[in-house]
Amino acid sequence: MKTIVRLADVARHAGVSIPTVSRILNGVQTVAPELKERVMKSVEELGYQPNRMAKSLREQRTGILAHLTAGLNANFHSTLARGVQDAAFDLGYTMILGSSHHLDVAQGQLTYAKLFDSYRVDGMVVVPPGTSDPYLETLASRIPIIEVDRTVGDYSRHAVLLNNAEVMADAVRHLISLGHKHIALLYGIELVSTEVERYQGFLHTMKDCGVPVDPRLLISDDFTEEGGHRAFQRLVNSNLPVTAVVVTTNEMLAGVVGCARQMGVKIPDDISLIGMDDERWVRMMTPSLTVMAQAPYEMGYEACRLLIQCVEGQNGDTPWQLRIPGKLVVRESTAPPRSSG
Amino acid sequence: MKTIVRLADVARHAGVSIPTVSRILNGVQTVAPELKERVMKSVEELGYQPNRMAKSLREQRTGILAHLTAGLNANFHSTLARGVQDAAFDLGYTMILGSSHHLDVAQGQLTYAKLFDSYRVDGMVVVPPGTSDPYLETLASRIPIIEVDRTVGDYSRHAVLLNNAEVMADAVRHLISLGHKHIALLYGIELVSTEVERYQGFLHTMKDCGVPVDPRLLISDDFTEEGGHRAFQRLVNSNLPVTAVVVTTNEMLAGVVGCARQMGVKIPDDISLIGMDDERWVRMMTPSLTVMAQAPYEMGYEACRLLIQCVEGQNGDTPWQLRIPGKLVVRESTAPPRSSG
DNA sequence: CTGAAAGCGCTTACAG
DNA sequence: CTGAAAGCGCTTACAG
Repeated sequence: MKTIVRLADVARHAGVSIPTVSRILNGVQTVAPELKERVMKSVEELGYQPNRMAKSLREQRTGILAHLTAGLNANFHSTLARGVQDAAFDLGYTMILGSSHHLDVAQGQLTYAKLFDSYRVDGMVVVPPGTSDPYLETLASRIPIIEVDRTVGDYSRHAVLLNNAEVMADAVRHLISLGHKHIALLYGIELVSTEVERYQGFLHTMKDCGVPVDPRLLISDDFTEEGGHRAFQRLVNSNLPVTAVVVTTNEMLAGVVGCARQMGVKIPDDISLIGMDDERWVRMMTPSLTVMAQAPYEMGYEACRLLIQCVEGQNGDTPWQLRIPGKLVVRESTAPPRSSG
Repeated sequence: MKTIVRLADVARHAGVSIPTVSRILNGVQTVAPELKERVMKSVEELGYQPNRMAKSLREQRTGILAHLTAGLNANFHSTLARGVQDAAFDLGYTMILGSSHHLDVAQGQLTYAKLFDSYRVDGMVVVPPGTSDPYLETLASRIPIIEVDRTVGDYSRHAVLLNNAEVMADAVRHLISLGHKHIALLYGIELVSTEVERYQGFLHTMKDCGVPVDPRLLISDDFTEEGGHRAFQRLVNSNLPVTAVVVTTNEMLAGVVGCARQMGVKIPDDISLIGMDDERWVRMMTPSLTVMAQAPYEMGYEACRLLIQCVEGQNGDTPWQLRIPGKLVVRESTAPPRSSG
């Protein structure tokens, strides 16, 4: 175990005082060139690496940003995390990650928030769980917090979100232009902002296009694969006339596809299908699926970039929301309804 | 912006000295119960959260572990990261994550390693890039480093790896038991330990089973989807007799499937296929694919757990390798060869 | 059992 | 332009 080299070691080696080395390394104040050269050589020779802990303690800022996410298992969230991470790196920060793996996501996030707060992170990008949290609200009065993907309560005044209404409108219009009139919506049962916005976007666009909505075709269940399975099963068993289905989440989408296969429902022959998130399985499947593609990497990157602006004192005060556009990717799972073909 | 509460504030509020509060909070030494109660009440009331930076500086340990990964884009790596993360959390540590997004992965990792070193992390779990790195080698003499997924050079003496030879043997024996004799291997061109072990496992098992290997059926290309596509295309165009293919990576597998569709090669009718990694797309595809399933979460969790043991002074000195077993998951993409059917 | 003092490795006023 | 001193918020010998 080699002992680690400190500022004092460099100073002694170069024959100058500690503050001088510090000033040179941080590029603050003018310093005699010959000293600078001598010091830099010592730094090089000794392989000096400044201690960020000490620096942080003294400067009252750590250069660490926390990212609280709902779970790295979903591709969407891990890609988003990659965006956060890359932005942090590109702008000279370090990211610390918390994804709760316990049953209670909100509880897990709270624990992580406290932990990261004790490290005095400079700011946080958080994918908020279902309910608003008092601790986070207090925290938000001390450090900048940006919400991403969804928003909840009002502890943070800043958020980076998908343009849910718009991409849902594209999906619905696509189906209507194919001739569909009996369109079902399968959505998550929890009242998170994404679901609310997608739900309302659906209704709004249907109305705009003059297509009546049968409320029995609006079916909600858990956010999971099983939830999607159940929802689709209920839809089919209802025997209501339906020629197209829109599903608001990728997890549920997988359940819908599985259920359709199991029940012998042919896509798109019997029912057209539009899902969420452009993941590999969606492209590899037969038929490949038409989806509302989000841009999770960009969402994460932008959220972190804007967080850093807040940390560094810009655009901090007035609340804002940034909407990242989604994109409808048309593939094989949508076609004109059979009756009109 | 509320000002943050320090140990001194708690001490004043409770009418005791700073060290007393510290001792109570850390549960070190015996303290008069009445003082303890008073202090705990003050802690509660003021919402005191210890400053981990200061604590770290003083204690010369940070409680932070770094995880250097090759890229969160691949599902395998993000699941592995989740394992590392959860283990860190469960055992009272915090994880800091570095995944290089630039062209040169090795260079990116180096930058991250230096950055994390400056935060004085207590240890690292790293998925090493292709080549061994001198900086990491030096670092490994100061703090414990565990390699995971693959191993390279010898800067670290500890590694958690898939039992590549065994799972490959299962795959090959499965094909042979179905009656296949002309089996191709499509593998990554870089000489990382995983590829070497899988390649050798393939050859070894074939020999063991007395099935001759045609060296023209051993085809390597890039680790990417495109690489897999090209490799399979070359295989088919060669017109060599071949009834089954084993692919060593998930990315290449996707390319193989795409190419097979494009060229009209039916799976498993024309060719049986075994791939790597049990991901959703592999299950959702038709035909669903037989794969060698890794256990990335467990690999990450174990690597981190063992790292922490090293950090805390146990099992640090003698080198070791932990092999995590894989599992062959048989699905629809493997069947007896047509000639024997 | 409790407190006064020193120190972890830095940075930043303060003198000169 | 450079150095001696103070201090960031903790913990841990050292006295008593």
